[in-house]
Amino acid sequence: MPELPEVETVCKGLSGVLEGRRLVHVALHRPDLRVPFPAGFADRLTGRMVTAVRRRAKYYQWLLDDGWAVVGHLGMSGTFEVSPPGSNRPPPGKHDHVVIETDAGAIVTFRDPRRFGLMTLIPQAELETHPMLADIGPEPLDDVFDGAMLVAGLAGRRGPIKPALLDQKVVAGIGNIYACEALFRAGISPRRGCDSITGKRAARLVAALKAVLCEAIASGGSSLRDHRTVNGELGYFQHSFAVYGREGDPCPGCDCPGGTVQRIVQAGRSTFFCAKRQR
DNA sequence: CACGAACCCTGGCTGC
DNA sequence: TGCAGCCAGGGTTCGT
Repeated sequence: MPELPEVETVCKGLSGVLEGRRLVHVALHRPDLRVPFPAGFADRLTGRMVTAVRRRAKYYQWLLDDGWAVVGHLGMSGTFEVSPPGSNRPPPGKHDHVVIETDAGAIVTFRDPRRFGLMTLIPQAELETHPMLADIGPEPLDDVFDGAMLVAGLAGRRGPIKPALLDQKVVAGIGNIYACEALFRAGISPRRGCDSITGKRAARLVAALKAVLCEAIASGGSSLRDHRTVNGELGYFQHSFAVYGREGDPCPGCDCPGGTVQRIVQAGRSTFFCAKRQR
């Protein structure tokens, strides 16, 4: 379930390995993930230098020195494993689809058992306009993203707020987990109509989104160091969630004794919430 | 246009 | 123990 914080953590980890480095060997172990790799993908990467590693929504972007960018998505189960220079090179596993070696001798492996991920090449000049990225909404951690911007993004919607938060056009990078967690933090029912998310309620939801994302990034960043000393895997981490996956547990909110986390299905997705605390 | 459902895929879990 | 069946979910596509 890589969402914005997990992708951010992956980018931070990869920036230290890739930025300023030249890719000296690239191996593809299959022709496609969710979509085919571009023609000549491995050859086009080989010899290129990565000038910057960035994130937009749930996509990572590696800017290359030839004006192109590797743009990728972790899908459901995508992870990167980093083998530092000089370490034993692990034999590629069944789901190790892309293996890249840098001129420093590091090995970066993209692993994705369910193959919902993708990796492609886009000209840097088209990163804002390419169909894959053009319609994505504001970054939730941008200072300019506030209640008014959320309200604007929800304009015209009549359905419940929770599925709307999963729409990348409304706000970028939110997935099922952090949508649930932010609504819980804000005390807002996932069933509340988008048209009632206004004013202070919208501001509260925005503040909750920023808080849960920032805490997850901080947690991912700290567990990253521990993790890398073990096997260097960059992916997503076990956070302790207040409501996600906790159906039947007592509500962790202190001001609603007797509340229980319940699970409902909205737009085909599980929603976890406390009906007492969230209105 | 907005929204929901099906679909892609495999590992892990449940229940017989 | 083994196996069928279901579930997880991000994004795309299709139908309403």
